[in-house]
Amino acid sequence: MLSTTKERILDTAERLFAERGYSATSLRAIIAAADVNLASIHYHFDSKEALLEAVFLRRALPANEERSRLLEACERAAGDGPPDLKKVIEAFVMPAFLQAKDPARGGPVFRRLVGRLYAEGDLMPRMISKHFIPLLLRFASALARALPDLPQDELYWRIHFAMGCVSQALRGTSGWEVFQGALQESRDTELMLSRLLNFLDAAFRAPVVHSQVSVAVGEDR
Amino acid sequence: MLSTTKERILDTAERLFAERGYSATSLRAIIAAADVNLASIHYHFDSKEALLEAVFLRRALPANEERSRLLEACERAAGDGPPDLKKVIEAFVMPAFLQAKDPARGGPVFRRLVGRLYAEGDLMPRMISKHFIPLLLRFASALARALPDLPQDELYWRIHFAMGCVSQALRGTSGWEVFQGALQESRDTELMLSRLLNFLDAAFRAPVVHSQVSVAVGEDR
DNA sequence: GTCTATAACTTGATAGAC
DNA sequence: GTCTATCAAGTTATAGAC
Repeated sequence: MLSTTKERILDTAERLFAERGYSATSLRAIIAAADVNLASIHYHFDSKEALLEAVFLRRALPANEERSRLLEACERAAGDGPPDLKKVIEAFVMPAFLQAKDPARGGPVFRRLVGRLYAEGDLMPRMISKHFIPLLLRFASALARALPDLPQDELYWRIHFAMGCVSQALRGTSGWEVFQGALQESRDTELMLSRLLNFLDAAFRAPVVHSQVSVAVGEDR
Repeated sequence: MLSTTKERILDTAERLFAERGYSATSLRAIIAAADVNLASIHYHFDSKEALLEAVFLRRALPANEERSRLLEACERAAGDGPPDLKKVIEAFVMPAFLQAKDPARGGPVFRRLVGRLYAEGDLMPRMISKHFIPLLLRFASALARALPDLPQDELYWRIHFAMGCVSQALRGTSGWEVFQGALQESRDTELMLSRLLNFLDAAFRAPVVHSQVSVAVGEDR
């Protein structure tokens, strides 16, 4: 056994949290899968919630540093002009997918965890507000410069929608077997990323026209 | 007390599942908030999971019927030609938001529940495959006709991404207080819907160009 | 239909020996 | 650092009186 107890706990917790969610994963399920003692979890990480935070930060902090570096490169390349929209989006999205291709950084497991945490409890928002929001604001600012004609509230809504796309892309295609072989996430990470960037680039550039919503679905039901 | 026990259980479970998630919500939390007896849950709904299904189907079935009707109206209006893309998207998205504005149909609560269930466990996928997939395939077919030049696998990926947007929009903006007042979901449901439709319309129409992903982030780390 | 009582089990956490 | 043993509380579910 090459890995330490602490690492085995982190790896196993990451996997199970990603597969089943935080609440649905008991510490006992983790110790069974990791083949460690129950008390060792409380020794290395005080509580279940602290374990989740450790699991999360282990991957998220390096990824955010990478995002930060890529964003700086975008801005340097643009000089005084507005940065390139697609490059900015890419700087945000890429690290998660690069990570997903690298077994040493959790492979596709962590990616799914993030997608899941997004919708579960308020755990994610709390961690986000500590480690994620400053970076997000920097990206928002870069996007605003890349799209100088877009009103601010419209931009913020689009960022909100876009985060949903990214989260969905991260979560993966499990449960979408409807579309048979068409969605193959195992191979072709680059192609998927390229599709996502196209999709978001066009979406952010959408004209701002607020026609009346047209439906007359009427009545009640 | 105007509502029946059964209805009170459904309403309360809907709210708590939406707020805390399925796993994190105990039956005892529900009975306490609904002021009913624990056994009554098992009398009216056999199990916790069956309760979730009842909560879900109560709103989802009518919404899906509405989607179906709206889609038919799109197709009738188009005659033999391709249906209007934005109208098709609207037919899919609208019912959830109309529902969210109508207290009698759960108001914004159910909307949030759907957004959340998406990422939690495999509960949603299982229910989807029973009640949602046939409808989804009909929409996919309508989208394919609205975008005749789009390759099928590209279309499926875009649907996948778009579901993420919709899910995020449904989930609401809680946790996004970063953007201060700019995202106000309480009022202006129509405006938000209009923004979402613009966003998705442009995204679905994005040109299909698969440039090499440009980054050279290199090395390892 | 609604209640009490309780069975049968799982949960996160801790004390204390080694 | 790692273990066993155990606590106190919480969990879903059910039996049976009314």
